[in-house]
Amino acid sequence: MNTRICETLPEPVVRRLTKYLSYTARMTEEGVEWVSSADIGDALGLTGSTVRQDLAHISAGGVTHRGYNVERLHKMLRELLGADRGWCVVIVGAGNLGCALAQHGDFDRYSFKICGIFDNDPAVIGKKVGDLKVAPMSELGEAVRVNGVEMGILAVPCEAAQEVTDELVAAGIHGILNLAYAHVRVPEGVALVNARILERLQELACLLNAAEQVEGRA
Amino acid sequence: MNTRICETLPEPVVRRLTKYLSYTARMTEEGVEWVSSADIGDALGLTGSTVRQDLAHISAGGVTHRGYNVERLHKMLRELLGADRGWCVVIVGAGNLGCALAQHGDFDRYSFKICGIFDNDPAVIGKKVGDLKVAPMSELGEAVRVNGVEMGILAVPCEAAQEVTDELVAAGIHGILNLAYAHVRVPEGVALVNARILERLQELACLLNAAEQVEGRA
DNA sequence: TAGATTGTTAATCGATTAACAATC
DNA sequence: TAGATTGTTAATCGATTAACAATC
Repeated sequence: MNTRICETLPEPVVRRLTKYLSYTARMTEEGVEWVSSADIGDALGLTGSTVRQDLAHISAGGVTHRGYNVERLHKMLRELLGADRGWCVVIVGAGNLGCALAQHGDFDRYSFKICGIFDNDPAVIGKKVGDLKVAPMSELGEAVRVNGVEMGILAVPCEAAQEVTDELVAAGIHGILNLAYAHVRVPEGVALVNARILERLQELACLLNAAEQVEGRA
Repeated sequence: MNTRICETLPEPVVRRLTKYLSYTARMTEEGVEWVSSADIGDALGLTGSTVRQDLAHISAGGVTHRGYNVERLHKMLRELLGADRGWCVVIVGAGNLGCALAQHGDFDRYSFKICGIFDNDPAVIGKKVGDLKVAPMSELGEAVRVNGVEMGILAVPCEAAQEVTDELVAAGIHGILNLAYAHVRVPEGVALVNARILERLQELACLLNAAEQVEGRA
């Protein structure tokens, strides 16, 4: 029923829901019981109106005069965003970034379990990364099948991005998080989300370029 | 003149410009001389119309019947997105992620020079990270002043995110790339761009939840 | 109760797409 | 030349914001 909703949720809404999740996590820790749409908006730089519409999308069940129950809202968001069901994830690319993510505690905390890291460079195969050992790409398919892996994180150089994507798809993965500095294509039925740090840094550079120009004129 | 433009560029346009930059980089390598808006759109999953409007924003100077000159376009995008001027960047947080980014070759290639990595944990201060050594937070201000640092990358646990942001601002930084799993506030005049991997992974989880539901019904 | 806050509808705003004259 | 491709204008689409009746 929840997921029925997610299916038709516009992307901007999904993005904000992830922010509501971390907000409600913090409020839960702080022991806050109720928050209003205005509280959430203030904390995250949104209007209360936007927050209410987003939460109406998922039938969050706000209460007139009190707002939203933090615990209940947090639970709904966890369910919707898969933070409570234990996802099995593989990382492809055992470079600096891939290895760092494999050891990053936050994933585990939000129920994304890194259950394998792969590379095709003989120099790194067999290397220990936290509790894992870098495995050769040839073992990807079996690992996915045996562990029921649904997601793959792509952390390879851009030249290899499309090829490795195809291998992930062939291995039976359902969704890919692309960290590589390249646009990759996936077939119908495979989900793709991009998260490229360099691109965001370039965005920042563009903003600063602009800001400097304004100063220059002032 | 270029930057005059950037100042008023809508965010979705800036995001796509970063994609055009990596596309033109690849085409340059491949020795392609001209590309049409349709070529670019096909490669990146956009309509030619969107591409033409974006490029008109920056007066890319397309040529009727031939399209855009790859070399010229690439140069314009490099300028606009700051890939040709040598930015000095500091990283705050010498955990797995911060250290991985400090050693990530792609930044250097696109002229973001990591010129310092900071942390306040005595256990990591002094640790070698590539060519750098982890410095204590107390040295941040001086490093920013001496090196003319404009950007900071925030790679700390979410509890520390706001505090460290304030320290970066106090140190005189102009723009922040936030990798921490928390919403941070910056004062007027400081640019902020978010790049949170965990959030994107949650987005992917939401998509997969939805896809499974569809399958379940089919 | 009165005041506060929701959910929802309508209005606004902005982004994307379509269409096409200009033109090399 | 004819066909291809731009830049730009107009049309569509979607997302955000404002407004307000319902209500605890």
